[in-house]
Amino acid sequence: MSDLLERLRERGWRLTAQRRVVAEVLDGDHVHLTADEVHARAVQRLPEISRATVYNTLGELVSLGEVLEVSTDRRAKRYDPNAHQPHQHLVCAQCGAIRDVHPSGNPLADLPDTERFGFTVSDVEVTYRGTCPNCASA
Amino acid sequence: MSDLLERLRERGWRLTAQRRVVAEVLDGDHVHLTADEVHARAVQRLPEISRATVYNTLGELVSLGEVLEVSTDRRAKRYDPNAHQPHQHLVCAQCGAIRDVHPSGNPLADLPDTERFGFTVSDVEVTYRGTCPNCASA
DNA sequence: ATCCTACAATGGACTTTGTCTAAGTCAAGG
DNA sequence: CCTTGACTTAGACAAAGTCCATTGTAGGAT
Repeated sequence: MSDLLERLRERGWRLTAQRRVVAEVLDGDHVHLTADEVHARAVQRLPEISRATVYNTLGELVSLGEVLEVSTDRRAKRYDPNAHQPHQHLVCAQCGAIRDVHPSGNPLADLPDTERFGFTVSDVEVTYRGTCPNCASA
Repeated sequence: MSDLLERLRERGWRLTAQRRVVAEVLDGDHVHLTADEVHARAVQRLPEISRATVYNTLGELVSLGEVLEVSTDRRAKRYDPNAHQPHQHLVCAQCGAIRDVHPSGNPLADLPDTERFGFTVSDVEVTYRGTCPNCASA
């Protein structure tokens, strides 16, 4: 986390209170907040922070490769700070809970050349869907 | 296609001009239109069709399992009429072109029990990203 | 320590995507 | 060919996100 701020400073990022707060809010495991959720939490620490700034900062963090944008949900994009370890997502279809997961094997290798239509394939995104233990017992 | 209309009638669907037009617009291979694109094309055949009807009809087709909703793009949902053959998607990061693809292997099987967090996993959605031949040569 | 200035933040208007509703229309069975 | 409940319509509304002109400030320069 402070590593993150360190790394960003080295890349010429101007360190403002707003950016620090956004970075802090995103810290943790299995964190997948929407922009609005990030904003709501940021406001608790820095009441005057604006929505536009949160969007800008998230966008910058994504461009810098420090945060991933995921669309596990069909509504808002979510922001995943776990950008340095490849992983996929497991989503509860009922409550929307999200966990980072690490499938065995490499799904990229599962796409035969005959199925590539001349594309240069560089990335694959996998979303598992199901029911979480909480929702199953309810 | 006319099979589709047939099947829907059998399920008690009232067959209106609007619904027929939406179904026609969705016909074909590698078709992945957004709701707005479906509306734009539907209007060419039936000028008075409203946006709400297109949304309603697409929603019904999805509920009936005749069309899939996919979010390969981070903006609008896309509608895929190829619902009866399991497949995944390959997307060009530049131009947004989408192809249906059939990876070997079963990605569901690649998620070990230890990575399931007690979830009952029922479905998996895979999106490959890359550059299409057109964009690569440009 | 203070000044400068380019970069960042603000808030409000705007856009896109999608949903809802009240009123009008029509497919299809009787 | 009448009736009726399902379907469609237009437009208001909502949620998520972008844009822009203005104001503020981090951090190097003095």
